[in-house]
Amino acid sequence: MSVTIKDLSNALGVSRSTISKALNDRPYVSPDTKARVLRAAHELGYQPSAAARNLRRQRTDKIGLVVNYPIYRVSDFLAELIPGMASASEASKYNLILYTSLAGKAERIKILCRSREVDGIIIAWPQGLGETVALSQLMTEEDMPHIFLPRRLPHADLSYVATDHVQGARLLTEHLIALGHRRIGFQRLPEVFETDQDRHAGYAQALQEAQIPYDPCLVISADASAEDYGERALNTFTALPNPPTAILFFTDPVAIKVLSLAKERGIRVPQDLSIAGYDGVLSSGVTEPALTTVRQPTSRMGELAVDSLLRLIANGSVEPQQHILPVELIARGSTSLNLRARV
Amino acid sequence: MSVTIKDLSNALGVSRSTISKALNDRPYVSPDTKARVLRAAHELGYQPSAAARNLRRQRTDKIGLVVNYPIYRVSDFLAELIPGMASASEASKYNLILYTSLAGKAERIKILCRSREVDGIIIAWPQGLGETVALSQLMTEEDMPHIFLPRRLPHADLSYVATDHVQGARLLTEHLIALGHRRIGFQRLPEVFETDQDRHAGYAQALQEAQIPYDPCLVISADASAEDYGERALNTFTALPNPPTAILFFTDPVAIKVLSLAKERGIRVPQDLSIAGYDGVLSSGVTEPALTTVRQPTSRMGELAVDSLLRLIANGSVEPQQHILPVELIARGSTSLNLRARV
DNA sequence: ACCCTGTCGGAAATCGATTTCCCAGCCTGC
DNA sequence: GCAGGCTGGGAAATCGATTTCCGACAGGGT
Repeated sequence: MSVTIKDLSNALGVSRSTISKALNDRPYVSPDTKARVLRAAHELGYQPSAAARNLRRQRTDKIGLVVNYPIYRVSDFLAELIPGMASASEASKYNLILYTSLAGKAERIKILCRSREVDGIIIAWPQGLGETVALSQLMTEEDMPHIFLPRRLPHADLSYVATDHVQGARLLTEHLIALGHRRIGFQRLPEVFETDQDRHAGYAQALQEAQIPYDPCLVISADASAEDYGERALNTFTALPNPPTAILFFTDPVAIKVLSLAKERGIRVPQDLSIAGYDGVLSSGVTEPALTTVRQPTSRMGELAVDSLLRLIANGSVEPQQHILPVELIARGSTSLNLRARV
Repeated sequence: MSVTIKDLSNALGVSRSTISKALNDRPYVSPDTKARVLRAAHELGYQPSAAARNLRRQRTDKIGLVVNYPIYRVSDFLAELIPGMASASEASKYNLILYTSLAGKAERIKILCRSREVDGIIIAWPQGLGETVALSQLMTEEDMPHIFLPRRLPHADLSYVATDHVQGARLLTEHLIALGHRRIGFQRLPEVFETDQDRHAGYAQALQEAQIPYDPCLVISADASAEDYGERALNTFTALPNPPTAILFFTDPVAIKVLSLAKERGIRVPQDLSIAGYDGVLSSGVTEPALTTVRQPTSRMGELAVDSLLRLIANGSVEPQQHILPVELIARGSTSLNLRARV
């Protein structure tokens, strides 16, 4: 059995309350007594029991991360997010508890809230807006501070941290326009969420500012049920009488598949067709040619989510935390000057 | 304030002990009373406080994962390991707490042990054997079950889960020998650990079985201080009077750099030179040509680590848990028949 | 009729800290 | 010299569960 505050008390002939005051920097302890307590604590290797302290303080200094694994960005997303969150929370004396089997299970979330084993929750999983609102309400009823990731939410009461998808799509489109492209294919996201609308808005804005007409034929929806997003988009676009000279795919893995598909079919990238992705996954840097993409500050997003959550925990009922982070264009070899325009 | 066992007690007119028995499936509660308690608990939304329960039970049903981020395999390793561990632990009613700032800090580990906020610890960070043993001893003194990752440890008392690096290097070497290569360059690991010796042993074994003489000129050490492992190895090997026709690099990122380096220098891969890596990172699949490599069952390793740790927790003093997992060869385009042997 | 055993449920102890409450002594100001 | 405030420290309550201990009662065997 490890050494408790009672052992310290016996060893020193000092009451438990005095010891607690000394160790927690509270007033009404003489410097002398305090020094004696601290020294004895160190010598006996005393460390307060987390459970006892949690029970009395009614908080745990832990925050929960509820995640699941979406189809894309799995590894890169988690691998960047978690270290970012962990370091930010540890810097504030908090720790991160992982929950990977709670996705979609409101009942389990409720239990988590009621057991009070965390002081706040960060929820990172893509879902419908309705569910999100219901979930938020549930947690609010249980007095559990919470933050959503990684999407913007169209609701003034919800707290979230997201990246700027309008800007992302806009940067890519402007980049291509600057390279002389005027027919730019755009693959929409398969999910029904703000992200898709934001990206589409960014694409449309860039076109409008360059006074390029918006052609619905150049915008294709990805069907969530299918696996071959990339191939279908490529087929559809190349079959057009006036096909695009550049295509924006909604995520790097899809763009990378199309890259190899294009090679098989003798379509040269970027000479015949410029291709860009989204997300900036590691693989995008080693393809031949390397992929132009947009990189989201995932690690920073994790840190910010933690900071925001801690603010909610500290202040109880401040206004919702809503943050949108800028993204970064990574221009690489898969996009180039539109040579076919010269013909 | 949330509903406690006392509220339940008042509402039902039943003592707290009876309620506890009913909820925890203990004997000496009539079926009738038990049913009443369960129903009331559900109706009032009662959920036991984790802190109170932890304090009384002297355990937390949480396990700690202490990690840091080594130079290579960062994202892929963590991204696979953590989900594997989380799902395995949650399946056993345990949760994972992350500690990312404890690496190398024995004092902090001691504090973690003494605070008893976890029931066991998985330590995943590369370090010297001396430190490892010291750390293990420290945790043993604190009665804290623990498992090391991801390396084999030459010590009968230590518990660890690792992958088979002898087999990995052997599979790669045999693969190249089967393709007709007889001069195979081997890049050793920069670290001073069993891994390097295991890999080297696997390489040597494969050569010996094929009755190919071991040539020290074909084995190069990677200096931990330098960044350009790949380039230096390539330079050294190509400068040999009788250069290798294939090279094994110790990790994919290095091999991938060499792939592009070779392209710059007009060395054709695999026609002029076969190249292989190690680790099976995602990027290795999208290079041109795709990289031959060895894939480690990282996710499985995480699950096994959790299972082993839970066994240590349950049994107190069973014998050490030592597991070595098989690896898988992924033969791809960067290795091919040795054409130069025919000359 | 009596003892013995086994079931049910309540009272109280316990886990290990923090926090509140109170008392004794000392200093200060009038 | 005395009321009032401040300081240092101890006793006890508290946080919310689990567990131990004990008493009441019912049923069965002699």
